[in-house]
Amino acid sequence: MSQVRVRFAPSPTGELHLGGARTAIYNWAFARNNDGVFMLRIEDTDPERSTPENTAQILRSMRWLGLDWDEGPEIGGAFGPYFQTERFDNYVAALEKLKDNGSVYPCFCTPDELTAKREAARKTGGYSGYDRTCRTLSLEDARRRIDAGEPHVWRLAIPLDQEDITINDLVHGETVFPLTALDDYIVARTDGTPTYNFAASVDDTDMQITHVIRGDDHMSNTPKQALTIQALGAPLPQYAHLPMIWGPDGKKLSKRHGATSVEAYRDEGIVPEALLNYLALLGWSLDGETTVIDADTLTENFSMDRISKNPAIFDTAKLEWLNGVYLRDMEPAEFAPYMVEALAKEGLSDVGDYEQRTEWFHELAPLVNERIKLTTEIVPMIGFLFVDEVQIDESARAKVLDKEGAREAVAAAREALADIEWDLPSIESALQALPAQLDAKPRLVFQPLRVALTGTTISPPLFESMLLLGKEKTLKRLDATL
RNA sequence: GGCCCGUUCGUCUAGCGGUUUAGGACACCGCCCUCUCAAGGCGGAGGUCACGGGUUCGAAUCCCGUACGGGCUACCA
Repeated sequence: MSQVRVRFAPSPTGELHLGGARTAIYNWAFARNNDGVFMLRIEDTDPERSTPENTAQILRSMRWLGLDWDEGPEIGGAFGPYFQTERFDNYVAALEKLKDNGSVYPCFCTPDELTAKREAARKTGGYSGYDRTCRTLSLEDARRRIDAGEPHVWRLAIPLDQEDITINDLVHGETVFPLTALDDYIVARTDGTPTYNFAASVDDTDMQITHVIRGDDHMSNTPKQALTIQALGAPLPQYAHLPMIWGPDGKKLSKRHGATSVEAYRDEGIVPEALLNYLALLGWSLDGETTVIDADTLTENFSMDRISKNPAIFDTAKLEWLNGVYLRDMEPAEFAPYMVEALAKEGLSDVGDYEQRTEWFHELAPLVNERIKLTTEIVPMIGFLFVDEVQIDESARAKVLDKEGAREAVAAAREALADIEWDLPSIESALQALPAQLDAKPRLVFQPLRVALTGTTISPPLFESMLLLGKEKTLKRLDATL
């Protein structure tokens, strides 16, 4: 068995979205599982919509997810170039080959004529592709018209002596396509540029791709490409078509559903391990039980026969739950950079600060990572530690500080804390005595303190928060509310 | 219109003819823990396996049909 070679072939007409990311993940996991080659190929033949910015964004997203490619942009490889716009020589050569062996024919029908024919046929109910007018042209006629400079495209001549073509799809199983329903599709446009189906066929052949793993939406393209590859005299790759990912309403994922790109999720506080995990399990399963899976386990166990056939609805709630799992699982040193980044964005801290009091940050980390699901929740949770004076939230003030007994609790705490050593056991024993002393429920004593110190009703544990805030600021804030 | 694909709790899925009173996870509800919020523990509700026929002693699992959803049907990718 020759080496497995797969490709992820995005079109840089937009950002890397969730569907593309999952396709990339499956290609990558399959390659890694088989000690094969994972290639990245940029399909930028549409000059109108392709941009270098999109390409850069796609590469960035891939790296962020941890999907390293063995051949492709920025690293090269033996089968390059990896941008379709740089592979025109290959398409020309392939077209020449097909001309030589009679698999293609020139077509002089104009776009207007084609549209008219199509509409007429549709009206009477039975359109099934180009009517093959130019296919019957004699070689001499065609030659003469080409030499006369008449504009023409080249079309693939679908075999007429063959009933159908069977694709053994690794996800869907044997799929039979009747050839009568297949179009003599355009391979090269009037201007000589290749169309998508042709370019993809030529590239997959030239790059010796063994498995084409892509979205379901390409299923109908497969027979065309297979016929093209056969005409090229090359062996067919194996095909695996992945079901689509839908939005919450069961419709195609789009802007209407909010975030759809990988980077948008990053910006909303999702961690790469979580997105990789979630996407990997959206359409593939290890055993039906496993919901948390790391990249190594994924690549060690990935197999095509466990890819599901039906489309999946993207569920943000589950992604966020998973994200929380990964966040909670992080060691302080792993989580701290997320804190620093989030705080730095608000101008509350920076890397220098982190380097200066690493231990302090590492004590803080476990207090926050176990109570959030998104990294965007970091600042609201611990921002109070990084400001001189805290802004008391109005509803928290009304709900807690203005309640009966609140002032007394703050005053008692102020007094109890005034002369103690500033360590956790001391703070704890000083404050734990208060409820009994004031004859009040613990929460009625502690919530006012929380609001006074943090400005909100939600925060890391009180005693630890005080310890990390420092004695001076703690007492100052208690005084301020009194 | 033609061709192709899909259909198991709200969602992601397990299930490949009997071990299934259809299992797990998220979400939801209740209780416990508790200085808030989480996390955690325990428990609960939720599926006529799209529908209709067959095949079989026996079907979510195999076959056929129907319905619904989706894709392709461009000198887009």
